[in-house]
Amino acid sequence: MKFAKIPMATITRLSVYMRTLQDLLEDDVDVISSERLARLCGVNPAQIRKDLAYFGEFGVRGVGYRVGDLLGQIKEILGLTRRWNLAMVGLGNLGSALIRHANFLKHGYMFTAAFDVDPQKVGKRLPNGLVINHVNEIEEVVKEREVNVGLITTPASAAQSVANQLVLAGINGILNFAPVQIQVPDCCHVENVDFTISLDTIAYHLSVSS
Amino acid sequence: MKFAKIPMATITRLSVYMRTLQDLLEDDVDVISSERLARLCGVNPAQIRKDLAYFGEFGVRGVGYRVGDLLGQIKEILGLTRRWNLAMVGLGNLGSALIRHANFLKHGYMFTAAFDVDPQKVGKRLPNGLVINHVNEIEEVVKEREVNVGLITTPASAAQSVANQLVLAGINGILNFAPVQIQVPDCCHVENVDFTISLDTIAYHLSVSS
DNA sequence: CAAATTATGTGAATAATATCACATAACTAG
DNA sequence: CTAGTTATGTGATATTATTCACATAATTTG
Repeated sequence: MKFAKIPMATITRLSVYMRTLQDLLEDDVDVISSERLARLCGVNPAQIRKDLAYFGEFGVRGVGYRVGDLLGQIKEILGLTRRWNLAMVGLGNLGSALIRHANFLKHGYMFTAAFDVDPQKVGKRLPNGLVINHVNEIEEVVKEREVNVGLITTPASAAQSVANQLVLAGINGILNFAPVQIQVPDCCHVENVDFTISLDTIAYHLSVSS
Repeated sequence: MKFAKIPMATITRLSVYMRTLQDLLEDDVDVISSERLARLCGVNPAQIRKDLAYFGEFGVRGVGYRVGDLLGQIKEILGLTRRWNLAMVGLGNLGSALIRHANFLKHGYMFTAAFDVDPQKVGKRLPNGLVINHVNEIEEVVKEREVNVGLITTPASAAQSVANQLVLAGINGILNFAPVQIQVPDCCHVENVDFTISLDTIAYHLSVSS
């Protein structure tokens, strides 16, 4: 596929729309207007139409969007009609919790490797059946199991080194939970998940409004 | 304090600057230029200067910024010179992991309450000493312990109801980890942390570039 | 089958955000 | 104490993103 320049924000919203559509589908809603979907997603109705317009015409004028169809189209756009293999690096509290978190599976993501430095952990079997490998086996295991995305849940101090190894292993996508800015070549896309930033934002808002 | 209209994005970046400055301070760096700080934070140098300019003049022309001073100023701006009491609602894998995650404490945040619906969990003591209360005690406990921010790590289906109770208890800030858009009155500020969205974004980037 | 209704798709207008580029101020060295 | 150097602070500019407003197309009703 080839698309025009798509705003980054559009992509994140598509993901939100997708989830809401999934809920609607489960509730047997089969048609929805941009207005109603917008309310559910907390955005402007025109925003939804603009976002979708980057990729084509998916609605029916005077009617709305067929929930199932639109859901399928968005999955297609986001590349979620295939399986993506994930590797978790760092099996502390957070990593272990996330790997158990069922939410990932629902969307075609699958953990196929797990790494840690702790010799106590290496060799142990996780609840999902995965056996933990040592971090210095990243390159080998990632290639063998065709891992597409690496999740970093190590301490901040280890994150950059892990990222380097993932890149070396040919990985092009990293989801970084460590509270540092990691540096990678352009071929690799990094997304950061950082709750301390979100908490700080809340602290700021509470401070200024009181 | 009273500020002009500050871009939302500025606030999140201040949090990033703060963390980097903390690292620099630990490494005994005492002066840093916007250019070097920018490289470390992955932003444009002018961006940093603009962001700071909303709040005053913190640098020395021809020299740069004194790391310790700037760090203090940013903490002041974000409202992080005081303590913020947190309540965790939902003690499944994720909630339990987060509450153990030491990172929060480093920044003046403190868990002072924890809630769950599971009768098996209510009454149990967490590693940090907190005893889990039942969700329907939210209003009472939140007021008593002067909780400022609620963290929601329940399943999506329960998130809205929990949010309602938090708001009712007088809470003005919510950090929502549940993958739904929760609705709250304007007096309450909600930040969402959603890794499935980030993962979807990665999937999209991997799809279009191959 | 025409008129009324509804909700999409989209150009134009607006708003928000980021970057450039340079005048300004501090420091350094001769 | 003057000239040179450096890096801030900021108005002007460019870029990006959001919202408005309406023409357009599908559907329904009389």
